[in-house]
Order: sequence, then structure tokens, then C-alpha cells
Amino acid sequence: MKIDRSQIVDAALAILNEVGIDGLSTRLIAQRLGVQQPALYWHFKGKQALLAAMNAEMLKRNHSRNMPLAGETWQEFLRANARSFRSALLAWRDGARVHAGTDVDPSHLDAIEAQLECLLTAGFDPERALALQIAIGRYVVGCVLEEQADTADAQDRAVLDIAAENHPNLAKALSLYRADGHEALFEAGLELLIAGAEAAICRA
Amino acid sequence: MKIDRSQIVDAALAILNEVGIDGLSTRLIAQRLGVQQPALYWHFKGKQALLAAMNAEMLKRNHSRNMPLAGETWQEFLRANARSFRSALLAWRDGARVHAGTDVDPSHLDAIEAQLECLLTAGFDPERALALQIAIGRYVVGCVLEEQADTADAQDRAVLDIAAENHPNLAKALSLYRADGHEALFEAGLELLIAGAEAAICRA
DNA sequence: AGAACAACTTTATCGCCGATAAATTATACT
DNA sequence: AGTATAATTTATCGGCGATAAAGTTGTTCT
Repeated sequence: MKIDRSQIVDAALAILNEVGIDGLSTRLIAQRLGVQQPALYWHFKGKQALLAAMNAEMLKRNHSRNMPLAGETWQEFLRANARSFRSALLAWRDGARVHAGTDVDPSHLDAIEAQLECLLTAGFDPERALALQIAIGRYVVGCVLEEQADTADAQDRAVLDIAAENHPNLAKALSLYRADGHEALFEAGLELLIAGAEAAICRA
Repeated sequence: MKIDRSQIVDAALAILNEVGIDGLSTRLIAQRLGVQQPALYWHFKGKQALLAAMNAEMLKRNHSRNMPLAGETWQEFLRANARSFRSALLAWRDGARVHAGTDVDPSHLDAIEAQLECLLTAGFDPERALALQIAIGRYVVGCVLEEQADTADAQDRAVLDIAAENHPNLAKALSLYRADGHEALFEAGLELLIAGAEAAICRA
């Protein structure tokens, strides 16, 4: 059987969804491809390189909104961009853990350049523009990481409920948290960042 | 040799700083304690439980600003709290990776309650107060995670420099990024979140 | 045709890992 | 002294990422 890099990445992503990143082994991937495990090492230097390729493929498939559109305000673009990034990480099990710990992908530099351009045109100075972009990126990764790590079962939730009985503020907030879910929480933080940027640009 | 949980956690944290989380093995910890590896399993159900204890100890030792002080504005407290949290994660190698993937520590519920109280007094509704706290927490984790993952050597930096030659905005931003460093970047994002919260509360 | 070479996979093996079971020793209490 | 409980040791399991070396396949040059 002859295989190439893209087949390996495809198989690895499929298995990632089935067993999660902790269960993702080179042996499992090779088995799926009908090949012996060391064969993968001809195509990838090591597992780290494979994870980097998986990350790139994840983003390529789902992170579509990485360039500003004509006529789009910077706020609209930042929202769309952040949501697109989040979706891409959420689209695969443990996507955020796959992404974290990969280096900057040089193929995205064009997009970064265009994004900066959009912010500079809006009146940000280069320092603030970069800080804003990086802050949103790190916020997104932090959010998805916790969202995908959230394995709280009924028992865990009960423990929190009992603890909350003596913490009225927490109890109130907790019920809102559960009703709204991860997405509303993500959006709320995203709006904080954008509103903060608006305030900063008005002050400038 | 007789050991207890706190000795194990101490040894594990020391070794964490020496070899990083990927090199942290139960055998290494046991060796340091002059004990056989399965001995650890009497004190901890598994490695996950040990990591949770390490996380708790990390925060206990360094995350001191987790309660609002009398007379402190909510902005001042949020800043101090976020910086304290960040310092605690930075204080050990791969601290953010240790922290990510641990569940909410019930022993911190009192602090969370007091923090919410502080924000509610300032005029936030419970939903926004919780969202603000969570957003800051996730932002901090995202920041430290990338900061500690940043192993870019001279060669990586050179690759970025070359790529930046065709990307003037990126080049400008990059030089600022390198001059200011991780801390300034962290502070900039933190100020965005707080400014956004100020805007939200004024609108309410 | 046949040799040389490169591309790719297999077989075999290394040293490590987390975890469990069962036997063993230490400690504390009566 | 004797017994229960706490704690550790020995032995072992299955699985992991990685490497070395041998084998296979297909192409190219003469």
C-alpha cells in the first residue's frame, strides 16, 4: 500500500474525532491506512510534525473568514474572524489542544498582513493593531480549550450546585451560565474586547 | 521511606521545572523521593489527580490576589487578579498546560463569590459579571499557554523576518512585538477587556 | 537488458510510559 | 503479643514514539 501526506492527515483527523488527542497514536493511524507504523515516519519527521499538519488542515477547511471583506467595518471583520477561528477549532475533538503548541504557520502571513491593514486603515497604530489581533486570538484559544475540556458530568454539576447554596452570587451566575452556554459566554468576551478597542481608538 | 501527598507534589513541581510537562513521569518523581514508582499510586489515583494537586499548589503559592481589597475599584482588582493568576502560571515551566485540563477547584468558590460581589456592587448584572470574570480567566490562560510554548529560536525568527520583508505592516508590528515582549502584550489585551467592561457598565 | 539509484515500506527492536495485582513490610491500636 | 490497617515493593502488562536496517518497488541511465 502506498500512502501520501494528505492521506495520513485525513486519517489522523478522522481518528482524532473518534478517540481524542490522548488516544491518537501513530499505530492507530497506520492501522487505519493498512500500513505499518514506521511507514508514517518517512512522511513526517515525528508526531509533532503530524500534529502541525493536522492543525493546518483543520484551519484550512474551516477557518474561512481570515481576510477582511470589502466594505466590512473592522468590528464586523474581527467578529467574523474570531467566530470562524473558534468554529474551526471546535470542528474537531480536542481541536484547541491540537492547535496550541504549534508554531505560527507562515502560510497565513498574507492574511495577517491584510488584517493589520484593515485595522491600520481604521486608525489603529501598529502596536495596538497587533495587540488587538493577538489578544483576540489568545482569547479564542483559551475559550475553546476550556470548552472542549469541559467534561463535567451530572455528578460534577451536583457538587457545584451544593457548593453554590452558600454562595448566592455564584448560584445566580451559574444558572445563567448553564442556560446560555459556551457560545453566549464566548460572544460576551469577544464584545468586551471589541468594545475596549473602540474605546481605545476613540481616545487616540 | 515514607512519603505523603505534599512531598510528592513538591517533588513533582521541582521536576516539572527541570524537564517540562512532557518529561514529567511518575518514575522520575518516585526516583527523586527514593521510592518505587507504584508507591505514588497509593497517594494519587492516577497522574491526572497528581496534576490537579500540582495545579492547586501552584495557585496556592503564587496566586495571592484572589480576593478584592477594601477600597479597591473593580478595575484595580481585576487587573491585580489577572496579573496574579498569570504570574502563578508563569512561575512554573508549562504551568499553563498543567492548569488547562484541570476541573474547577471547589476550594476557590469563596474567592469567586467575593469577586462576583465586587462586580455586582459596581453595577454589573450577574450575567455580565460572570462573563467578564470568565473572559479574563480564559484570556490569561490563552496568553500564558502561548507564551510558554514560544520556543522560537534564532532560526525561526529569521524565517519570520524574511517573510516580513514583503509584509510591511507585519514587519512594523513585529518589531514592536519583539521590543515590548509578552508582558506588554498581555497588559494591552487586559486593558481592552477592562475598557470594554467599563463601556458596557456605562451603557447599562 | 541490466545496473544503479531513489522512493517507500516492513521487520525488529529500543527504552520509555501509566497502570494494576499481589506479595510484603511497617505502623498503630488493643 | 497479636491483629488490623497503612504504605511500599516486586513483577508485570499493554501501549507508546522513535530508530536502524533490510527489503521492495519503480524509474532512469547506459
